[in-house]
Amino acid sequence: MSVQERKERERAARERLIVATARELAEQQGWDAVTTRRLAERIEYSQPVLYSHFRGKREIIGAVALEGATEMAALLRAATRAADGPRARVAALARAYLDFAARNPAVYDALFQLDGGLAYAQEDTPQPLKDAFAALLESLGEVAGDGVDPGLFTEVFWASLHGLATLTRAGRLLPEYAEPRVELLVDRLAVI
Amino acid sequence: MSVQERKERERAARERLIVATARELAEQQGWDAVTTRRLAERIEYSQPVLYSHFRGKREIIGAVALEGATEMAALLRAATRAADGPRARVAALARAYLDFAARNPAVYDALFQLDGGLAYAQEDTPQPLKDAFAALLESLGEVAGDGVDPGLFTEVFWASLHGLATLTRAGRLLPEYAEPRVELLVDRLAVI
DNA sequence: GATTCGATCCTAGCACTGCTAGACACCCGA
DNA sequence: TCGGGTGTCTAGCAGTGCTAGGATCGAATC
Repeated sequence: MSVQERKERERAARERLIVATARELAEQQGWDAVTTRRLAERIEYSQPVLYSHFRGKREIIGAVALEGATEMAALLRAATRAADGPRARVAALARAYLDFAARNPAVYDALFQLDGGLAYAQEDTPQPLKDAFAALLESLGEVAGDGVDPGLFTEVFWASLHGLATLTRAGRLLPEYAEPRVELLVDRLAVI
Repeated sequence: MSVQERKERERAARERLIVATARELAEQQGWDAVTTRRLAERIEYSQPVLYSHFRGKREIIGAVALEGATEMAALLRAATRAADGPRARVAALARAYLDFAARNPAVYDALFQLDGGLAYAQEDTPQPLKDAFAALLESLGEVAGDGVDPGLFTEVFWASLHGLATLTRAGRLLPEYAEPRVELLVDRLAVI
């Protein structure tokens, strides 16, 4: 038994190595540079090994996305915990979200831009994704306003953040407006 | 002279054919299906012909994007013209924008999701792009509110629309909330 | 401790991608 | 009618994701 357990441990370790390496490579040189050959070379195994862990490149992206979702949820909760009052919590949430997107562009892409083969807003949505949305809902629900569904409000606020995150990174918005944009969004959308 | 003019006319026609075919193919089967081989086959020329018109695939995407920007600007202006009052104009604008994104997903991708090699929010930004932003600015500027820069407000409102458009199409938002999301966004962001 | 057998991994290759060099053919102007 | 130049195509390069098949290594058995 012990031998098999060791093998399973090693296998799990290698799987983590693949995901971590893919993420690192993507952050360094973009997802286009994450080819199966380069990835295999970096983990010092041959290509087919990747396919014994994942169905294909898409599933590797999905794995990075799930890892990112867990991190993001934790960061959002930490940011809101450190803030006092609904207004401050929402502002902290917004900044933490945009900060995460800016610091981890490849992970953000894996989550929301690329096809990682994950289901969203459905029954079979993976737990980390549900939890990340829950982290948003926790702080945003309290400022949705009377008669407005918290889920609906969260979707709208999230979409706005997502738009800001992606358009900012694509260089489609003026850099000097970054902070006022957040202020405006929070002031207008949230009902304090 | 006449011969050369005819040749230039034919060349221009073929260029339009390339862009139209690329767009059609992208709308039918997604941008992944728009390969240089397939595109060449559809226009009944060989691959290298594409490269006598465009530097590469990226420039073809860019051409589709510019065409889309012009259309979008016209649609947005038509929608706002038909509405009475600032509130109705903004709501019409939002619906027209999301409608365009939903009806022309490939064009929308070319504009805001893919790399078409175009400059944004800069000096050398192509006119159609500047004009599309101007179309947004025209209706949104009047509801920015006192002391709020119209450009800043437009960026935020646009980002929200963009977020809704992309997340909706990626199946990341609940379909049944589509209309209330727009209502909420307009009610909260716009100062009427 | 030798041997068999199965899991594990790698080499090689497929069909495809964007892009390009060089040969060919055709058409215009003389 | 003929030469020259423009325009187009064939063929090929390096790279992509993915996979079939054989080789190798190590664990369990006799």
